[in-house]
Amino acid sequence: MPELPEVEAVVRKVRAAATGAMIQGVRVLRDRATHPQAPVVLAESAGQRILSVERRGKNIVVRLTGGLALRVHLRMTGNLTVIPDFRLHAATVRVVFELEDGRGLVLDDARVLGMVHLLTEPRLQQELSGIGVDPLSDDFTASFLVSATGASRRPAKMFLMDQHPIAGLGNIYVAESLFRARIHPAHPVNELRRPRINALHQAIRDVLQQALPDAIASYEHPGRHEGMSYRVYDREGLPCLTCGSLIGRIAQGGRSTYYCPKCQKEFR
DNA sequence: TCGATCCTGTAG
DNA sequence: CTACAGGATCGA
Repeated sequence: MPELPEVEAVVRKVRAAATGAMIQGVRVLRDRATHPQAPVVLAESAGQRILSVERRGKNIVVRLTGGLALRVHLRMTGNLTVIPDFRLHAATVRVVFELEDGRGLVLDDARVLGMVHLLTEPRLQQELSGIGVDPLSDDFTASFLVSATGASRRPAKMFLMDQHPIAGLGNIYVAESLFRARIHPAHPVNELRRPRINALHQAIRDVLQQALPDAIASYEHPGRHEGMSYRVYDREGLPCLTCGSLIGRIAQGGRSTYYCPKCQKEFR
């Protein structure tokens, strides 16, 4: 589920539900979910109160009293939610923070690729130091993109997937952004000229901003809602919504990239 | 910079 | 059964 809009939706929901809550105890049901940290480390969060919930790229930071913080990453299938009764949780829940009022803050993750760590403030800063600019922040400008791409010959898709320069994009929204900017996913970023950079910058903002309300809605009303549909992502073999050509799929870094072979030429 | 790897679930 | 999945890290 989680790219920037989905993580933002999770953060807003957990923030509203759990800020101020007291953690009474912790249960790690699957050790892998705290790896490489020992599960017992999380026990130190017992007796602490939740001060705030924030997003840094695709990371979730839950600040606690006592100078501590939880760093949560959802990876592919994770979800962080507050449930009414910490004793009644889904089978795929990996970590349970038992709240004083009986509710539970839980990491639910079928694939167990997600993780939660308990860190001191300095350690947290250290771990998040490499995280790039948030594409919805004011710091994300076309000029920033120019300097960030710099002399890198990396394919556009790879550059956008890398969380160091820009933090929060993933496989879906990278595909959507490149499609809107009409940039071929394999095109080296250092060859993009200012008009393409401008288009890419705008495309990223548009794609994320349009996805956010949908993400919030689907977390607000779980259950009935058809899956989101995209302009290119997961549309291999279907007609391009712009030109009618068949959407193609290539592999980059072991992941699928969807694109329109006609709209997204080797563009400068 | 690429490929393997961490896991489990689901679709074909 | 195989292929693939909205992510990231690690070692070669």
